[in-house]
Amino acid sequence: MSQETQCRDIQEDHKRFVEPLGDFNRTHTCGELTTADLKKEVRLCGWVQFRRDHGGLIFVDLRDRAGLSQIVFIPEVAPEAHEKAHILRSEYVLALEGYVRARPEGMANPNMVTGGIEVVVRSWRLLNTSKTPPFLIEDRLDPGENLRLEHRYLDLRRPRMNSALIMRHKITQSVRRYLDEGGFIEVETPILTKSTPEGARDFLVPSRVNQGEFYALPQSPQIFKQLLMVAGLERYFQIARCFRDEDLRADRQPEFTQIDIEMSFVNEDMVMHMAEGLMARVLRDVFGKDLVLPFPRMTYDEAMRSYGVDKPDTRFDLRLQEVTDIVKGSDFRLFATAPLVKAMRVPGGETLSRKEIDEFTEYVKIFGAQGLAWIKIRPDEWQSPIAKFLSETERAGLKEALGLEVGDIVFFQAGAPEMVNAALGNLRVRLGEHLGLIPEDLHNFLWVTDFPLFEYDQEEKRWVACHHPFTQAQGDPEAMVADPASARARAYDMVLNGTEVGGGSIRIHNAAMQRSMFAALGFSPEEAESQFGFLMQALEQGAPPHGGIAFGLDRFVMLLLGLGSIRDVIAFPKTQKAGCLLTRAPAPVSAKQLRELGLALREKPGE
RNA sequence: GGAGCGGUAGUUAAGACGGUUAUAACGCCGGCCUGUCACGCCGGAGGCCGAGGGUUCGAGUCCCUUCCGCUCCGCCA
Repeated sequence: MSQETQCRDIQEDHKRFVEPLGDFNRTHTCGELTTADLKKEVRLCGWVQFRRDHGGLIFVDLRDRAGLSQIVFIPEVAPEAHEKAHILRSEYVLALEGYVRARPEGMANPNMVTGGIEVVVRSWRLLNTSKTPPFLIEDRLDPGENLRLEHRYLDLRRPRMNSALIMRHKITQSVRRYLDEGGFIEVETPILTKSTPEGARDFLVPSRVNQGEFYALPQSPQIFKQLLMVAGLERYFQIARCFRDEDLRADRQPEFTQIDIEMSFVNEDMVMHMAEGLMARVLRDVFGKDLVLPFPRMTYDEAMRSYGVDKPDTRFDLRLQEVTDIVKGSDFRLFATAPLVKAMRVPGGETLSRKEIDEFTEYVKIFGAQGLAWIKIRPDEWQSPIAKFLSETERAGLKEALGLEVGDIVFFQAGAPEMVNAALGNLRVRLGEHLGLIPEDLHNFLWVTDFPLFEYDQEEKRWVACHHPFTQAQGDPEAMVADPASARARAYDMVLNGTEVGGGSIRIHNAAMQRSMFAALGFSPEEAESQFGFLMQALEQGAPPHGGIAFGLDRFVMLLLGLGSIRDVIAFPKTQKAGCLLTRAPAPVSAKQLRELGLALREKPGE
């Protein structure tokens, strides 16, 4: 007889004990009982976490959302209840009546919140049986993620996952309270909307009524929230689902949630002030922490110069420094010819082993680096594969510029600026983690400002908007067209511990300016009109100056809970191949459905 | 589109050098047990080693193909 058969027989057999809930009304949660509740008559509901059947006494840890309570079946107290309790198995659901008493001398469990008490069962009823779960409902074990996602309802039953969703709820409610009190109006915008040419790939939904035409799911409510400003709402927010059909990452899902905010009659400082207040409110409401306001600000240029990335982790103090000029005459050809050479001094890094350095070298290759040059500053010598190429002048120059001291290691990267910054900037974070330089439990908020307005798209051979095409340029709009490379945007990102958690901008509220923006992006007037005519018409109807910001809620919650994957704060996430292992979405549809939509598949799946 | 890691009992893992009957822990089933708390003790069941093909006297182990999960690059205004 197979195990499965055995289990099924047992649980099938136990089903005859199942009773209806009836008018049973629970009085307490399993997590809340303490010695303050002694002698109380209580009614509890929950799931069997552990069963310890001594033949005589039977102990069960009963679990509900709030926690665990030990319940005990005692033959002398309730013979019937005790006799029946032998059938209890993991994850059976039950309801019980009993009384709270202190555990006998020396039997308290200091590891449990409710460890001082136990509930003596007078009577109980089995509400449902459970097949043996595919994995134990426990925090300290971690089954494979595919298994967890296939049985997500069981995975979420684990206290850690359960509480992540509860924390997410608390954060969301705190956000809602803050914004409501600040006069923001929550408005829902369409999920079925129009595809836009800029930005990420759209999810498309075919229209049955208008065959051959498609809705797009929104990448963000951007245009609608601007239209709400034109509509005179003045202050809007939405906890908005957004969709982007791009490849996934640990912190990226095809559908995700933004805290989307827009305000009229504001400048950058006003939006940032509001956003800082929001963060402070959430941290205080949910974590009892006070933030120092305002947050520090850093320009994009400074971030790229000193940290190599546009979302610097300033919890630790390693910095990149350009040394191009110092080594431009070097015998080391790579240094002499590279358009950019940057160095990162790591105090005390001289102790890094060859093996560790090799691992870092492999790491930077991910970002296109050919290798990783390094110098260990020893008392007697500079130990380095490239030491022999460095002249006395170059050594002196590096020593002075970088402030080198004995015990340091310096890493170098030379080549195209994007590669140099990406390689060293990411290596910087890796080193920070590796060397334990990052303080824990710190909420290090930072604004990054003065982003470029455009960046050049090599593939499309045109300028594209860094933020989005509705962002105002700083200063003279004419200059934006004349010199796109140096135009700056009225845009700002909020960074938390080296991760972008939000970004926004002051928008264009002038139709002519919006037209010239589209022109700068290479749209013909006709294209601009057909794609965004409705927006420009709206801007011509008394659009107020406005701006806003949007926060990635999932990522934000993940960071605040100290988790490494966005999937752990989303109830039913997708896998890296954008599938749902629970429902098996996406899935083929019937020929009839396709016919109704006027669609035909170019190839049959699987052929 | 690309790089890397992984898939062995219900679960988590060991086995990787090609060579007896594929290990362990937990879980599961049966028995015993009145103070356990990840209870304990005794006994037992449980495997197409992700799938397909190949090399070989012989494949969990080597080769090819493929599926699935994860991390990353590209991508993500």
